[in-house]
Amino acid sequence: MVPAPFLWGLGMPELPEVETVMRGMEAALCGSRIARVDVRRKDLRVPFPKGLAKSLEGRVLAQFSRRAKYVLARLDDGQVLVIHLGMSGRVQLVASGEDFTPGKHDHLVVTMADGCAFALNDARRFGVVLLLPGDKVESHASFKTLGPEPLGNAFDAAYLEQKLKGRKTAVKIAIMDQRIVVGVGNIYACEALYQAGIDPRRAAGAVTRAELEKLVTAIRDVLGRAIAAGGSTLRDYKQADGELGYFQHEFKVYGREGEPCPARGCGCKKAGGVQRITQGGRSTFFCPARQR
DNA sequence: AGTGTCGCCTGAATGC
DNA sequence: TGCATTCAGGCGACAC
Repeated sequence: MVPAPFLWGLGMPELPEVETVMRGMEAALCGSRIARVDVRRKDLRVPFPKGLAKSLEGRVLAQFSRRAKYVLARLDDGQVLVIHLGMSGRVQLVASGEDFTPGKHDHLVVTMADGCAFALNDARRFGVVLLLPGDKVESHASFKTLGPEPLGNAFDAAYLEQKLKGRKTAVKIAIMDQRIVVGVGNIYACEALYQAGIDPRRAAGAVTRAELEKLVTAIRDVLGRAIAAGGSTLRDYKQADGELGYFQHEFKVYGREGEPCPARGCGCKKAGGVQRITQGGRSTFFCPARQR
């Protein structure tokens, strides 16, 4: 039994955080029957599905999975509850018998027949909730354009080389493009490019095959280590308050403007440390000495 | 088709 | 102290 209240996703929900949330929900909720659904406002970024509560009540949460940054919960009637956490979304678990009073941003509260519950909390309401027939998920507008999973076999340097060929857009913008590869948000794009030693401003099509090999390895490594950090916290859920996002302590460049990068004796130290620039309206952090 | 910009949203941090 | 401004960013819409 997971103690309550237990809050997942205190960092910005990128792929590792979404994977951790999904695993946590799976562990606590899979196989449970939904007894009651409280839809506490009409929309997040888009309206909640019509008749959401009626469609969910009485159904069993049969199977959990993740696609890109979406949590997918398959119901026993074949429908799929889709949850996207946007920028500020969290999932709070409430154990059976535990008191829970929904707060200001608890927009959806789902209570199980056994008395446990989960709440979707999203202050900025950039999140999305969908309810789709199981055979319509892949063809839905939010899914049909998605590229391969970064941790899957379809994502490799040969694939990336083909997708980036001739592209003038900055390589950092390109790897954040969900049509090219999913799940790489601003933080992990910065970290992966640092690890691969690639300047985020480079034209995507001008990055060499050898560099793309490094980049693919770096993306997989950074995401994998972040998932492991969340997972280890999850396994040790009795500790502290369940706060995730410990991986933030391993950020090498993200949020570290002006600090020297962690590489010993790096030339960036004398040159003002990690630089912050804006690309596509988002902050990019990089080491001007190690990323070329 | 590729590329760039904007708006959604509100809490936290900063500025005056 | 308090009010105003800026910043954070995933994603879709839109313009060129």
